[in-house]
Formats: sequence, structure tokens, C-alpha cells
Amino acid sequence: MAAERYNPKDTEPRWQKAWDAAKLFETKNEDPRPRYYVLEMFPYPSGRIHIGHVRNYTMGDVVARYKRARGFNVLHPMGWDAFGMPAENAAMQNKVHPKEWTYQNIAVMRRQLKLMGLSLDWSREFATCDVDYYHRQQMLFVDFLDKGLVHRKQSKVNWDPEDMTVLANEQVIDGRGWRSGALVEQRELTQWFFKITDYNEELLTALDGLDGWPEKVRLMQKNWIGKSEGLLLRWEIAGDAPASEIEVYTTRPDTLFGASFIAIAADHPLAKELAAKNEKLAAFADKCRQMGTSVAAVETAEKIGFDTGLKVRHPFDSDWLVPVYVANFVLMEYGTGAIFGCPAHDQRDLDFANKYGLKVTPVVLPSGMEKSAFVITDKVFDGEGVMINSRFLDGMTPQAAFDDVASRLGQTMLEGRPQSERKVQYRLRDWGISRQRYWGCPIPVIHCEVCGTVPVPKKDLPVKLPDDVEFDRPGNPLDRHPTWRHVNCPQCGKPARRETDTMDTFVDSSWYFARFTAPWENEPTDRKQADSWLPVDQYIGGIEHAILHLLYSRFFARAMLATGHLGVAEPFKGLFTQGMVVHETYRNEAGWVEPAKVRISGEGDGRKAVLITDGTPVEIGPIEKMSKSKKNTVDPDDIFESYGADTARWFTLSDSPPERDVIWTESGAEGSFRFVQRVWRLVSELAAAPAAQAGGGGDAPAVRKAAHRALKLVGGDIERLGFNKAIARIYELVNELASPIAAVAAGKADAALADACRGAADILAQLISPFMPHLAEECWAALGHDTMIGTQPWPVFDPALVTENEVTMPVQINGKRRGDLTIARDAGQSAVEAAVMELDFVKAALNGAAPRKIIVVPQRIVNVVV
RNA sequence: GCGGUCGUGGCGAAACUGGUAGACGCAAGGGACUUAAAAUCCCUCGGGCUAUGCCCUUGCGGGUUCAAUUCCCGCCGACCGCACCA
Repeated sequence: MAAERYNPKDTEPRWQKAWDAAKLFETKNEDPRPRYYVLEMFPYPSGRIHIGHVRNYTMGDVVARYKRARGFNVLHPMGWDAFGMPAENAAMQNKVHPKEWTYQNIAVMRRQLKLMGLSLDWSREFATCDVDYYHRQQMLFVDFLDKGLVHRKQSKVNWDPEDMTVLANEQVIDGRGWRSGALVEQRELTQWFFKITDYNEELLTALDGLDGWPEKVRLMQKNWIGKSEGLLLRWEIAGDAPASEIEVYTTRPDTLFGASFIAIAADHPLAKELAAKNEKLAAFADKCRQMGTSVAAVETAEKIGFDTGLKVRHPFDSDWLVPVYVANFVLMEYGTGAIFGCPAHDQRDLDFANKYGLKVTPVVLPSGMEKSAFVITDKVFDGEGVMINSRFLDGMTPQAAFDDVASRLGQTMLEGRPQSERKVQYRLRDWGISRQRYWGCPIPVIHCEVCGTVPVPKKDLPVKLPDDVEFDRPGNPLDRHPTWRHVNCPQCGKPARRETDTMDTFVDSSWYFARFTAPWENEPTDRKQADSWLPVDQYIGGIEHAILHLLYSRFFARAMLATGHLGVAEPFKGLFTQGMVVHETYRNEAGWVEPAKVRISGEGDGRKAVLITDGTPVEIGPIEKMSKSKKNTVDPDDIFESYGADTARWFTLSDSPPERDVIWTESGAEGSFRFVQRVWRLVSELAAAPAAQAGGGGDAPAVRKAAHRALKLVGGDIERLGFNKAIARIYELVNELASPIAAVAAGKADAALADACRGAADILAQLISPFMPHLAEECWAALGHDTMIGTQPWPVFDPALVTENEVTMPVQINGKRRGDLTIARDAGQSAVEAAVMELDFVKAALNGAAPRKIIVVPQRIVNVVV
């Protein structure tokens, strides 16, 4: 009667085949049931999947399987974010073509993902480097161009000297390329840009409606868009100068009477003109530019300036002359490249003023402080208060003063124009998408000397990447290709040349979710299908994409809406950012040591690690993100091989909340595997139990109650993506079922208990099915069902089974629990009070006196205050 | 510097909307079964004490409340994002 051990190597491939044969996870667009779209961020085909992918895709799969069981027509597709630099690096290092390298990796990773038993619709699979896909992306580009959403301009760009390509602002992290880590340089280049700034206000305000997104991500996007409301303010230059005025941007016009200098950027047109005639200034400007290239320098850089000798007139007092400096902390890229400095209320201005001995006049007095006691030395005041030293603004709040200044200067004229106007400024810049690389989507444009830049006509699309390219030198192979770039102008027919830049790979991932809804379509999307599937109900991926990919996709949806390819503006209704899988690190004199070679003993501070082979000590390092260099990786294939996919799936969702990192431990994985075996043992023992029972007791209602309670809680937990909690509930249920099932298996229970156990086991199989689908199928079959559990509806929770007529409430004396009271569920306040007064420990506490108060929270708690 | 998140046993963590703090898992210790091992099962597992009970305990210090891990104020610490953005 001893049950055989569960063998995932046998069951997992068997059930995967059965699902495939039944086409269980292929989604039909014609299916009339309500739709649910769950998507995990598609992987870059780097070579092999890592355990982080396992966690990410398991989360999506749990949701997909659960929603399917709840009666939804679920779309759960998979594809490959397949263009990008690593393929070219591999080409250069290993003499393998990027295409070959990429598709080989895809084949390996597809096989690995299939081992996981994910309920994916593989019939919709594509890679972004498929001609079919980038063809449609080129169609989108041409339509965007036509609609004025793409433009070409010369600008200062971030140049990654190692990857020899341009990077978007979003791809520069701490002054370094996000992929290469090389220090980024500034270069002037002509580039293609998507006009994401056309949507800055909308991208900002629509964030409020994204209540299915983590607050953190919304905030990060909000800060990235960086809206500020202020005033453009024109200052007349006194005396002879190359210009007659300087325009500044300020968010604090209320502090205008605290102004003590004007500062302009080294790249400001006026600064350039002055520098042309002033060698010292030119040298100073050069110094500023050099400092500007590295963020590290900016952090420590001192505020320095150069007095131009120019003076401007204060807008409210033409006799008040303010000096003009060129300063290193003013950016040409933001606002007008010129500011007015109010040292008392801006820390940078104060540092600058203190260095150059400029006047510091406080104009906002903190509420409740005496004017005489208010002194600014080296720390500014930037809080709320009341205006002082500001003539007609005195006594106002800063907000009122802001409005007063805006309205007055909006009416005074300077050279025929209002002296100021309200201006909303954003930090967000247009998205530069040109990359000087081969392995990307070609930008479908032709440069003609006569006609200018001409989009490739749609009938001539796709512009295919040539296969015969050389990677023997750095730079863009498309540029060096002998024939590819030569083409006749589609307008005039004269010889012209192709654009050789390709698109940023973030373009590819900005609309793939829409393509999945109809990947066979000739147009980029099938409007009917896209509109009814989108927005994605639940999107799951890493927090590292909080800005880049998620902001670009939101822009793309709007651009596709404007060009008629989509009917929705927001691509992702629900967003979940999952944590990583991390692992402890180990090292000895020889360097990092693989976890598999280490044995651990002891606990707490006394934990010790030794090398298994010779017992020499190993230092236990910090828990870190898995990386090859620290050798703390775990290969999913090894896990599948020794424990099976179900164990890996179960473990990566156990213990830690999904948004937090989970620590991979060998003992934890073994624990999960033990649980797999435990479930199988219980189910198979129950299935093998003798039909004739010897009678005798067991609490059948308690078994049913436990199962239904778990059913209710696990369902709720999955809905809220509380996978770790759902798993804890399932453990609880199994603990509760263990001894009743053992009794049934031993033939020592009556028919009622046996019946209750079979019902509970059915429920258990269904509860684990989203997490461990292979085990669930095996149990379901063992329990005598001839269906697949993957086709079964989620069981209906029966509230009557979990409510009881009596409740047990804790009873507190002065807020401390002293005992409990079991009483009818619907007992009223007075009945509870009366019952409590009869309890011995309450009588003892009262010692004959009457209680001061009795608080009764029905069905919850009683507190007696003495 | 600005903005945000979070501090609970040896460890990962639970605790619905202010209502029994530590569910569940890992590790550890003890025991049963076994010739033995594996597997499995049972018990203990925040700290203290004058121990059938009582006291303390959710980073620290205050406050509100009958009642605080949860709300408020002030510190300390960790992590994340942005960063000369006017």
C-alpha cells in the first residue's frame, strides 16, 4: 500500500504532451467568453533562461491558469525581444552571424520554457527580429512620420564610445551607458526622434487613472516627466551688448525682489557671442563644458561663474541693476538656459552668491518668526511664509505674490511684447531612436539630394536587413555594405541612399503586446482584436523598466491611436513589478565559490561554511542578485532535472511576497520538493483506500470546512497576486487533511469522513493546479477523474460550510487577553456582556466592583475595562 | 540635496478596515519507526521570571485610543528612484 514516489521526470513531459495535443492553451479570438489578457515582459534571448525568468513566468502562469478556470478566454502569449547589441558583440567575438546566434538562443530558451509547463499560446509566438514583425514596425514608422510624430534634427546626443552608438536620455544611468557601462560623451549628430513630448501633459495626467499600477512606478514616471509651472521673464540689458534682453525661466517669481544676479549657461547664445570677443570667457566656457560631461564631476563640482560685466534692469525698478554671470550650474537644455538668482531661497544661488560676495536679501519670512531674528547665512529657507522686503508684495503669501507678479508683468511691455508670460516646463525630452548598429529594425527612409528625406513607400516595405555583413571592425556594418545603401529615390528616381541607422530596440518592445492580439495580420494590428484585448489586464515584469519601456509603450499606444492602429491610449491596465531571485555568495582565497560546492552549518552569527571536498573554510558573503561573475547562479535546467518544474515554480513563489526579492536556498527547494511528495502521498493513499470502512469517527464537517475555507482564501490571494499567502494557505490545508486522510487510508473511518476527504482532495488538486499543474493533473487522474484539471472550472466556494453557529472571541481585561468566550454567533451586545461577567477570570479581575466599560466588537473581541 | 519605500523570532515572512503578534515555510533540538540509512511521523522552538501563572517583546522616544505592527509627531537605520531641472 506504500505509495510510489512522485516522479516529475515521468509526469511532466507526459502532461505537457497531453496539453499540446488538446491545444488547451491556444486562444481563439472568436471565443465569446469574457477576455483576460495576462502578459509577462518578453525575454531577451541571451542564451539560457535564468531562475528569475522562472519566477516571472510562473507568476503570469498562475494568473493565466486561475483566470481560465474562472471562465475567461485568456490570452497568454510569448515572444522574443530579439534585436540588440549582444548579438553583434557575439558576432565580433565568435564570428557567428547575429541572426544565427539569436535564433539558436531562442531555440534553447523555448525548449527551457516548455519544460516549465507554462500555459502559453505558442501559436502566436514571434521574435522582433522576424521580418514579419519589423515589416509592420516600419509601417508604423512611416505612418508616424506622416502624422508628424517623428522628426529629424541635429542635437546634442549621448554617445556611448564603447558600443559606438547613441543612447536615449533614459538609457544613461549615472552618466554611463545602460548596457556597456562606458562613460557617455556628448556629441552633435543628426538623429531621428519620436515626439514623445507632444504627449507630456497627457502622459502625466493619465497616470492618475492607472490605479492598477504600483504607486512607486507612477511616481517615478511623474518625476521623469518633471512638470513645473513658472514664468518666462524678460530682463532688459542696460547699455551696450550683443543682445537687448535676457529671457529667464523661473518657478519662483514671488522672490523677484530677492534677485541679486542673472546666470546664463556657457552654451547660451549670448555667452557664445561674448566669448567670441573675450578669451578669458571663452576659456571659462570650455571649462564648464568639460565638467558637464561626467555626472560624477557634477556632484562634487563647485559653483563657479564668470562676471560678464553686463547689467540688466530689474523688471519693477529700472534703476536697479543686476549683474550677469556665466555659470557652470545653468543648463542650456532646460528652460531658457538662463536664470535669476535669489540666494536667500535657493541653495545653489546661495552657494554662488556667497562665493562671489553677492547680496542676500530674504523675501519670504517663516511664519511666526520675527523679521529681525531671520538671518540667512549658509542654509536657505524654502518653506511657506509671508513676503517681506518686497515693496507691494509685502504681507502676501508666496502664492499670491506669484500671481501678482505674473499679472503685473503680463501687462507691462518690453519692446512690444509682454514682459512675462506663464509657462509650463517639462523635463521630458523627445525620444532619440537612431542607433548606429546593424542588428535592429532599419529606419525606412531614403535620403535624396533633390527631394530630401523620403519615406520608403509602403509597397516597397519591408526594408530588409542584408545578411552579408562583416563584423571585423567596430562601427555600423550597414554603412560599410557595398550595395545595400544605394537605392533610387522613390520620388524622382535619381540615385539616393538609404538611412543606415536602425531603431532603438525599445521601439520593438513598445507595441509587441498589441501584435500578439493578431500576429498573422498584414497591417500592424487588427483593430477589432487589438481594441477588445487591450489594455493588457495584468502585465508582469521587473521594476527596472519603470521608466524606459513602460513610458515608451504608453507613448506608442497614443501614437498608434493617432494613426488609427489602436483604439486605446493606455496599454497596461494592471502592472505588477516582481522582485528578483537572489542567492548568498561564497568565497575563499581562490575567489568566488559555487553554492553547490559549499556545506553550511550552525545558525545566526554562528553560521559557518566549508568546502565539501576538503573541509577548508569558506567566507559567507552577502546575498546578491545572481550573476556569473559571483558564481551564485542556479541553472533552471539543473533544478528541473533534480526536482522537476513544479518544485521550481512552487519554490520561487513561496515565502517572499512576489514584489520582493526571494532568496534561493537549496534547503528551501528541497522543502518544496518534500511538499510535492507529501501531496502525492496523501492523494494516492486516499485513492487506494479500501472502499469498505470499519466505521468510527472523524470530523467530516471539519474536513469540508477546512477545504472550503482554503478555497475562499486562496482564490482571494491569487486575485490580489499574494502568491506567498496562497501557498501558506495550501500548506495549512494539507496539514489539516493529513490525519483524516491517514485514517481513511487505514480503513479506520466511516463513509462520511471518506467522502469528505475525497471532496477535499479534489479541491486541493484544484488549488495547487495554477502553481503545480503537472502534479495537479496527476492527482486529478488518481482521484478518478477522466478529464484534465486544466479544463475544469474553479470550484465554487460554499459559505454555509465555513460559517458556524458559535464563535469564540478573545476576552481582554484592559486590553490584555485573559481568556475567551464561546457564544452564539448572533448574540447581541447585552448577551455578550452578561456572558462575560460570568467568566471566572473576569470576576477575579473586577473583585466585586462594576466594570468601567465593556467594549464588544461582534464576532471579534471583547474588552473589559476595570 | 529632493522624492519614495521599508524596519516584526536564528532566517524568509503572516496579521482583513485599529481588535488573540509571530500563521506558513526554512534552519535547529528532542523522540518514534529501522539491523542501519533514506523516507516518513510526533514533540519543542521570541525573551525573562518567584512558572497550572505572570511580565516583557513588532528599530528608538513620545502621543491618540478601551485597544496600536497598523494612526499622528520626532529621532535612528536600510534600500530604491531622480539629481546643478531654476
